[in-house]
Amino acid sequence: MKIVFMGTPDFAVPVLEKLINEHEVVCVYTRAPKEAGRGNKLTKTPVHLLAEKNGIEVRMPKTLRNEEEQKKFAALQADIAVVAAYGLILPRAVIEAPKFGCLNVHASLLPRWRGAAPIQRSIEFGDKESGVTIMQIVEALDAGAMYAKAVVPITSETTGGVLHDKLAALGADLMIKVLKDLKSIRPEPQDERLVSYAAKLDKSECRLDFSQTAEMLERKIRAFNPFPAMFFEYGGERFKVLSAEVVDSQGVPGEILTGRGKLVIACGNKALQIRQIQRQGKKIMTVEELLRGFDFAEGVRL
RNA sequence: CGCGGGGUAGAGCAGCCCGGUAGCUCGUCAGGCUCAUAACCUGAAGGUCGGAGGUUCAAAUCCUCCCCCCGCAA
Repeated sequence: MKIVFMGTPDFAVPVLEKLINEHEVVCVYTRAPKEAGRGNKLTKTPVHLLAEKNGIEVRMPKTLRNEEEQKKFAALQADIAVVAAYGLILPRAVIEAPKFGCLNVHASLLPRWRGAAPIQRSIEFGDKESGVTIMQIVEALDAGAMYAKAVVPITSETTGGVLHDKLAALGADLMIKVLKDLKSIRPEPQDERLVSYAAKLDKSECRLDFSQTAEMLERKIRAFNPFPAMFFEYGGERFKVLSAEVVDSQGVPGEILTGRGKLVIACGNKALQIRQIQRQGKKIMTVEELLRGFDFAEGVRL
């Protein structure tokens, strides 16, 4: 099949890889390189780099809302468009241009967690399972009929990063399968009563608020590992917390209960024992490592 | 030229501003104590202080350039 691929971040890379291996990818749409990272260097998107490596034409329109871009898209005469975390809204003219329309891979078990950050939200809110859904793209956000789903359990050790990678790989496999069986699958509409939305991640929710329960904070820490990472401040420095466990100690919320040998901080109920930590400017390390050369004063409130 | 922190023994850090014998916590090794231990005591090994130049009687420390790691902001 002649396929147009539209995607941007790492999550979209495994899908594109599989498509390149098994189908004819005639063109790749992605976001334009942007200033990113230290020095604000122009950085191409992961999808852009992969497409370039394979000699595929890369297009990066600012919007698809004008007729000229829509004509250029239609001129590709694709059988189908595969979309994975592209970052642009597709107008009707684009959705309807390919012979079989547009398929999207979404990192949740729809209709739960439509929207921007399904992976992190599913962990944050204590879901027992997550997964990927292949669906038809329609004009409403993540609301199209579903072709296939694959489920992944969420355990007490599942981090956002791990789940992201699993779902990306799983989504790629599932997309290939759906393309193979496209004509025989009857897509199933989403049950609107079960819809929930995954708000995009915001830096302001990354500061550890120790008045919340230890369980809630532990899930956030796990969901936001490795990115954007929960943190607290101590001595004017920022400490990212990558991993922690709930322990039974009690204290004033935010109080450092133990600062030697291990790091235990009181929460709204119970307490958190920090496992992995990153001092600003330093690498991620275990708390034990950090505490060999750094002291947290017990009794201080964070 | 977006802002900033860092590279010192196997690990984590201090020392740098105000040049003058390389320190701390832990680990390792040996011995001791102990019913025993991640405990305690004694002792030991382990470092071209990221690299290259420069200044100086003398550089981890001051100056220049380079390499590598990370935080913030986007």
